[in-house]
Amino acid sequence: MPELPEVETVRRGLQPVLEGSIIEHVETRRPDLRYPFPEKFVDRISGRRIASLGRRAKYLTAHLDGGPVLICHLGMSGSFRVEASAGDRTPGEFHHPRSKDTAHDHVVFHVATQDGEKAQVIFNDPRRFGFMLLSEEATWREHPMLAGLGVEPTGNTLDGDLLSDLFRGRTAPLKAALLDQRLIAGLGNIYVCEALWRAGLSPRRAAGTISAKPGGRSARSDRLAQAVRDVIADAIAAGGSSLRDYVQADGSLGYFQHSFSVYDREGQACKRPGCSGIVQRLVQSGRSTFYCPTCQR
DNA sequence: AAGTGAACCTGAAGGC
DNA sequence: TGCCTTCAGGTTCACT
Repeated sequence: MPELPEVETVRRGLQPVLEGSIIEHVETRRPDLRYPFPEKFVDRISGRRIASLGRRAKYLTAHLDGGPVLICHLGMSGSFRVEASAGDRTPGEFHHPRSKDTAHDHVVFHVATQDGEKAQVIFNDPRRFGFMLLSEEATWREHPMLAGLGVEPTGNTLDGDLLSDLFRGRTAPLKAALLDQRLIAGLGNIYVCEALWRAGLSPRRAAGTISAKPGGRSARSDRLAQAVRDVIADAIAAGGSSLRDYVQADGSLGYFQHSFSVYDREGQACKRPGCSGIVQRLVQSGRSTFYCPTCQR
Protein backbone atom coordinates (compact mmCIF):
# COMPACT_ATOMS: atom_id res chain seq x y z
CA MET A 1 0.00 0.00 0.00
CA PRO A 2 2.03 2.83 1.21
CA GLU A 3 4.68 3.87 -1.24
CA LEU A 4 7.44 6.33 -0.47
CA PRO A 5 5.22 9.45 -0.38
CA GLU A 6 2.81 7.83 2.08
CA VAL A 7 5.63 6.63 4.32
CA GLU A 8 7.21 10.08 4.27
CA THR A 9 3.82 11.57 5.17
CA VAL A 10 3.53 9.19 8.10
CA ARG A 11 7.05 10.11 9.22
CA ARG A 12 6.20 13.81 9.16
CA GLY A 13 2.98 13.18 11.05
CA LEU A 14 4.66 11.19 13.80
CA GLN A 15 7.74 13.37 14.12
CA PRO A 16 6.29 16.13 16.32
CA VAL A 17 4.91 13.57 18.76
CA LEU A 18 7.74 11.07 18.81
CA GLU A 19 10.99 12.96 18.48
CA GLY A 20 12.32 13.53 21.98
CA SER A 21 9.67 11.25 23.49
CA ILE A 22 10.44 8.44 25.88
CA ILE A 23 9.04 5.00 25.08
CA GLU A 24 7.67 4.04 28.48
CA HIS A 25 6.08 0.76 27.53
CA VAL A 26 5.25 -1.30 24.44
CA GLU A 27 2.42 -3.76 23.96
CA THR A 28 2.69 -6.39 21.26
CA ARG A 29 -0.74 -7.95 20.99
CA ARG A 30 0.36 -10.95 18.96
CA PRO A 31 3.67 -12.76 18.47
CA ASP A 32 4.20 -11.66 14.89
CA LEU A 33 3.23 -9.46 12.00
CA ARG A 34 4.65 -10.67 8.73
CA TYR A 35 7.60 -11.99 10.75
CA PRO A 36 7.93 -12.76 14.46
CA PHE A 37 8.94 -9.72 16.49
CA PRO A 38 12.71 -9.60 17.13
CA GLU A 39 14.11 -11.27 20.26
CA LYS A 40 13.43 -9.20 23.39
CA PHE A 41 11.72 -6.59 21.21
CA VAL A 42 9.84 -4.91 24.05
CA ASP A 43 12.78 -4.97 26.46
CA ARG A 44 15.21 -3.51 23.96
CA ILE A 45 13.17 -0.41 23.17
CA SER A 46 11.34 0.28 26.44
CA GLY A 47 12.70 3.19 28.47
CA ARG A 48 14.57 4.61 25.47
CA ARG A 49 14.34 8.14 24.15
CA ILE A 50 13.60 8.59 20.46
CA ALA A 51 16.35 10.81 19.09
CA SER A 52 14.97 11.08 15.57
CA LEU A 53 12.61 9.57 13.00
CA GLY A 54 13.94 8.83 9.55
CA ARG A 55 13.00 7.04 6.36
CA ARG A 56 14.81 4.87 3.83
CA ALA A 57 12.71 3.98 0.77
CA LYS A 58 9.44 2.63 2.25
CA TYR A 59 10.99 1.94 5.66
CA LEU A 60 10.48 4.14 8.71
CA THR A 61 13.35 4.33 11.20
CA ALA A 62 13.25 5.39 14.83
CA HIS A 63 16.70 6.08 16.21
CA LEU A 64 16.85 5.43 19.94
CA ASP A 65 19.37 7.16 22.21
CA GLY A 66 22.05 4.68 23.21
CA GLY A 67 20.02 1.85 21.77
CA PRO A 68 18.92 0.15 18.60
CA VAL A 69 17.22 1.51 15.50
CA LEU A 70 13.61 0.42 15.17
CA ILE A 71 12.92 -0.25 11.49
CA CYS A 72 9.31 -0.47 10.44
CA HIS A 73 7.64 -1.40 7.15
CA LEU A 74 3.93 -0.73 6.67
CA GLY A 75 3.34 -3.52 4.16
CA MET A 76 0.09 -3.08 2.24
CA SER A 77 -2.29 -2.02 4.97
CA GLY A 78 -0.20 -0.79 7.90
CA SER A 79 -0.91 2.57 9.51
CA PHE A 80 -0.12 4.50 12.65
CA ARG A 81 -2.43 6.66 14.67
CA VAL A 82 -1.80 8.78 17.73
CA GLU A 83 -4.12 8.96 20.68
CA ALA A 84 -3.76 11.08 23.76
CA SER A 85 -3.93 8.98 26.89
CA ALA A 86 -7.20 8.68 28.81
CA GLY A 87 -7.81 11.79 30.84
CA ASP A 88 -6.26 14.11 28.28
CA ARG A 89 -9.04 13.62 25.79
CA THR A 90 -11.14 16.44 24.55
CA PRO A 91 -14.59 15.88 23.06
CA GLY A 92 -14.54 15.28 19.34
CA GLU A 93 -10.91 14.36 19.27
CA PHE A 94 -11.69 10.98 17.81
CA HIS A 95 -13.71 12.22 14.92
CA HIS A 96 -11.62 10.42 12.36
CA PRO A 97 -12.79 10.09 8.76
CA ARG A 98 -12.96 6.35 9.26
CA SER A 99 -14.20 4.33 12.15
CA LYS A 100 -11.49 2.79 14.27
CA ASP A 101 -10.63 -0.81 13.67
CA THR A 102 -9.12 -1.77 17.00
CA ALA A 103 -9.24 -5.47 16.13
CA HIS A 104 -6.05 -4.99 14.12
CA ASP A 105 -4.18 -2.81 16.59
CA HIS A 106 -1.10 -5.01 16.87
CA VAL A 107 1.45 -2.78 18.59
CA VAL A 108 0.89 0.06 21.04
CA PHE A 109 3.75 2.38 21.99
CA HIS A 110 3.05 4.23 25.24
CA VAL A 111 5.18 7.35 25.19
CA ALA A 112 5.86 10.42 27.33
CA THR A 113 6.36 13.42 25.09
CA GLN A 114 8.87 16.21 25.53
CA ASP A 115 6.04 18.39 26.86
CA GLY A 116 5.35 15.86 29.57
CA GLU A 117 2.14 14.59 27.95
CA LYS A 118 1.28 10.92 27.64
CA ALA A 119 0.32 9.50 24.27
CA GLN A 120 -0.20 6.18 22.55
CA VAL A 121 1.15 5.54 19.09
CA ILE A 122 -0.75 2.59 17.67
CA PHE A 123 0.27 0.38 14.75
CA ASN A 124 -2.72 -1.11 12.96
CA ASP A 125 -2.35 -3.56 10.07
CA PRO A 126 -5.27 -5.77 8.94
CA ARG A 127 -3.33 -7.79 6.39
CA ARG A 128 -0.18 -8.08 8.49
CA PHE A 129 2.24 -7.65 5.62
CA GLY A 130 4.03 -5.05 7.73
CA PHE A 131 6.96 -5.84 10.01
CA MET A 132 9.32 -4.38 12.58
CA LEU A 133 13.04 -4.99 12.87
CA LEU A 134 15.81 -3.91 15.21
CA SER A 135 19.31 -3.02 14.12
CA GLU A 136 22.30 -1.05 15.38
CA GLU A 137 22.83 2.64 14.71
CA ALA A 138 26.22 2.11 13.05
CA THR A 139 25.07 -0.61 10.69
CA TRP A 140 21.33 -0.38 10.14
CA ARG A 141 21.69 0.51 6.47
CA GLU A 142 23.41 -2.85 5.99
CA HIS A 143 20.59 -4.80 7.61
CA PRO A 144 19.78 -7.71 5.27
CA MET A 145 16.34 -6.26 4.50
CA LEU A 146 17.74 -2.87 3.50
CA ALA A 147 21.22 -3.58 2.18
CA GLY A 148 20.21 -4.09 -1.43
CA LEU A 149 18.03 -1.01 -1.79
CA GLY A 150 18.73 1.27 -4.73
CA VAL A 151 18.75 5.02 -5.10
CA GLU A 152 16.13 7.27 -3.50
CA PRO A 153 13.93 9.02 -6.06
CA THR A 154 13.91 12.15 -3.90
CA GLY A 155 16.58 14.83 -4.19
CA ASN A 156 18.63 15.17 -7.36
CA THR A 157 20.64 11.95 -7.32
CA LEU A 158 18.39 10.21 -9.82
CA ASP A 159 19.04 11.89 -13.14
CA GLY A 160 18.82 10.77 -16.75
CA ASP A 161 22.39 9.54 -16.84
CA LEU A 162 22.00 7.38 -13.75
CA LEU A 163 18.68 5.97 -14.93
CA SER A 164 20.22 5.23 -18.31
CA ASP A 165 22.98 3.25 -16.59
CA LEU A 166 20.60 1.43 -14.25
CA PHE A 167 18.39 0.21 -17.09
CA ARG A 168 21.05 -0.52 -19.71
CA GLY A 169 20.74 -4.00 -21.13
CA ARG A 170 17.56 -4.87 -19.28
CA THR A 171 14.85 -6.64 -21.19
CA ALA A 172 12.21 -6.50 -18.45
CA PRO A 173 9.41 -4.00 -19.12
CA LEU A 174 9.80 -0.47 -17.76
CA LYS A 175 6.98 -1.20 -15.31
CA ALA A 176 8.94 -4.04 -13.70
CA ALA A 177 12.27 -2.20 -13.75
CA LEU A 178 10.79 0.84 -11.99
CA LEU A 179 9.22 -1.41 -9.33
CA ASP A 180 12.57 -3.14 -8.69
CA GLN A 181 13.64 -1.78 -5.30
CA ARG A 182 17.27 -2.75 -6.00
CA LEU A 183 17.41 -0.10 -8.73
CA ILE A 184 15.20 2.71 -7.43
CA ALA A 185 13.91 2.32 -3.89
CA GLY A 186 10.49 3.62 -2.91
CA LEU A 187 8.31 3.47 -6.01
CA GLY A 188 5.21 1.28 -5.97
CA ASN A 189 2.39 0.42 -8.33
CA ILE A 190 0.66 3.81 -8.29
CA TYR A 191 3.62 6.09 -8.79
CA VAL A 192 5.24 3.88 -11.42
CA CYS A 193 2.06 4.12 -13.50
CA GLU A 194 1.90 7.86 -12.97
CA ALA A 195 5.58 8.48 -13.76
CA LEU A 196 5.37 6.49 -17.01
CA TRP A 197 2.36 8.52 -18.08
CA ARG A 198 4.12 11.78 -17.30
CA ALA A 199 7.14 10.64 -19.32
CA GLY A 200 4.99 9.46 -22.24
CA LEU A 201 6.56 6.00 -22.10
CA SER A 202 4.80 2.65 -22.41
CA PRO A 203 4.96 0.38 -19.36
CA ARG A 204 5.57 -2.51 -21.79
CA ARG A 205 8.69 -1.05 -23.37
CA ALA A 206 11.88 -2.94 -22.53
CA ALA A 207 13.73 -0.94 -19.90
CA GLY A 208 17.03 -1.06 -21.78
CA THR A 209 15.55 0.78 -24.75
CA ILE A 210 15.54 4.11 -22.95
CA SER A 211 19.26 3.93 -22.20
CA ALA A 212 21.86 5.96 -24.07
CA LYS A 213 25.06 4.47 -25.37
CA PRO A 214 27.62 4.64 -22.56
CA GLY A 215 28.79 8.23 -22.33
CA GLY A 216 25.94 9.51 -24.49
CA ARG A 217 22.61 11.10 -23.63
CA SER A 218 19.07 9.83 -23.90
CA ALA A 219 16.06 12.10 -24.06
CA ARG A 220 13.85 9.25 -22.82
CA SER A 221 15.88 8.54 -19.71
CA ASP A 222 16.06 12.27 -18.97
CA ARG A 223 12.29 12.51 -19.27
CA LEU A 224 11.62 9.44 -17.14
CA ALA A 225 14.03 10.45 -14.37
CA GLN A 226 12.41 13.87 -14.21
CA ALA A 227 8.91 12.34 -14.22
CA VAL A 228 9.77 9.99 -11.35
CA ARG A 229 11.22 12.82 -9.26
CA ASP A 230 8.32 15.13 -10.03
CA VAL A 231 5.55 12.67 -9.24
CA ILE A 232 7.16 11.68 -5.94
CA ALA A 233 7.71 15.31 -4.96
CA ASP A 234 4.14 16.25 -5.92
CA ALA A 235 2.70 13.32 -3.98
CA ILE A 236 4.69 14.14 -0.84
CA ALA A 237 3.54 17.76 -1.10
CA ALA A 238 -0.07 16.52 -1.27
CA GLY A 239 0.32 14.32 1.80
CA GLY A 240 0.32 11.08 -0.19
CA SER A 241 -2.64 9.19 -1.60
CA SER A 242 -5.49 7.87 0.51
CA LEU A 243 -7.05 4.69 -0.80
CA ARG A 244 -9.21 2.31 1.09
CA ASP A 245 -7.65 1.69 4.47
CA TYR A 246 -4.86 4.21 4.37
CA VAL A 247 -5.06 7.17 6.73
CA GLN A 248 -2.28 9.52 7.81
CA ALA A 249 -0.78 9.40 11.26
CA ASP A 250 -3.01 12.23 12.45
CA GLY A 251 -6.15 10.64 11.01
CA SER A 252 -6.44 13.09 8.14
CA LEU A 253 -6.40 12.11 4.51
CA GLY A 254 -3.81 12.79 1.83
CA TYR A 255 -5.29 14.05 -1.39
CA PHE A 256 -2.92 13.06 -4.20
CA GLN A 257 -5.41 10.42 -5.36
CA HIS A 258 -7.40 13.28 -6.89
CA SER A 259 -4.39 14.00 -9.08
CA PHE A 260 -4.10 10.53 -10.62
CA SER A 261 -3.68 10.72 -14.37
CA VAL A 262 -4.02 7.02 -15.10
CA TYR A 263 -4.05 4.93 -11.91
CA ASP A 264 -7.48 3.36 -11.32
CA ARG A 265 -8.87 5.26 -14.33
CA GLU A 266 -9.51 2.36 -16.72
CA GLY A 267 -11.88 3.34 -19.53
CA GLN A 268 -11.63 7.05 -18.81
CA ALA A 269 -10.21 9.73 -21.08
CA CYS A 270 -6.47 10.39 -21.08
CA LYS A 271 -5.76 13.67 -19.34
CA ARG A 272 -2.94 14.77 -21.62
CA PRO A 273 -3.95 17.90 -23.53
CA GLY A 274 -4.59 17.03 -27.16
CA CYS A 275 -4.61 13.26 -26.55
CA SER A 276 -7.90 11.50 -27.26
CA GLY A 277 -6.78 8.14 -25.86
CA ILE A 278 -8.59 5.97 -23.32
CA VAL A 279 -6.82 4.66 -20.24
CA GLN A 280 -6.30 0.89 -20.43
CA ARG A 281 -5.64 -1.64 -17.70
CA LEU A 282 -3.32 -4.57 -18.19
CA VAL A 283 -1.65 -7.05 -15.90
CA GLN A 284 2.13 -7.17 -15.67
CA SER A 285 3.81 -9.65 -13.35
CA GLY A 286 0.52 -10.12 -11.59
CA ARG A 287 -0.21 -6.47 -10.93
CA SER A 288 -2.49 -3.93 -12.57
CA THR A 289 -0.90 -1.39 -14.87
CA PHE A 290 -2.85 1.64 -16.06
CA TYR A 291 -1.68 3.59 -19.10
CA CYS A 292 -2.70 5.42 -22.24
CA PRO A 293 -1.73 3.39 -25.33
CA THR A 294 -2.16 6.48 -27.49
CA CYS A 295 0.42 8.79 -25.95
CA GLN A 296 2.64 6.38 -24.05
CA ARG A 297 5.16 4.79 -26.37
C1' DA B 1 21.55 -13.87 -14.23
C1' DA B 2 17.28 -12.13 -15.13
C1' DG B 3 12.56 -12.37 -15.35
C1' DT B 4 7.91 -14.23 -14.05
C1' DG B 5 4.47 -15.94 -10.95
C1' DA B 6 2.89 -17.79 -6.47
C1' DA B 7 2.56 -17.10 -1.68
C1' DC B 8 1.71 -14.52 2.55
C1' DC B 9 -3.44 -12.34 4.98
C1' DT B 10 -7.72 -9.82 5.50
C1' DG B 11 -11.49 -7.00 3.96
C1' DA B 12 -14.16 -4.56 0.47
C1' DA B 13 -16.80 -4.60 -3.58
C1' DG B 14 -19.31 -6.54 -7.35
C1' DG B 15 -22.05 -10.28 -9.67
C1' DC B 16 -25.75 -13.59 -9.33
C1' DT C 1 -29.78 -11.26 2.23
C1' DG C 2 -26.07 -14.33 1.20
C1' DC C 3 -22.48 -16.64 -1.30
C1' DC C 4 -18.89 -16.50 -4.47
C1' DT C 5 -15.12 -14.39 -7.00
C1' DT C 6 -11.88 -10.79 -7.71
C1' DC C 7 -8.97 -7.31 -6.28
C1' DA C 8 -5.91 -4.28 -3.25
C1' DG C 9 -0.62 0.51 -2.06
C1' DG C 10 4.45 -4.84 -0.88
C1' DT C 11 7.99 -8.21 -0.51
C1' DT C 12 10.22 -12.74 -0.61
C1' DC C 13 10.78 -17.06 -2.47
C1' DA C 14 10.73 -20.73 -5.99
C1' DC C 15 10.97 -21.76 -10.56
C1' DT C 16 12.12 -21.21 -15.68
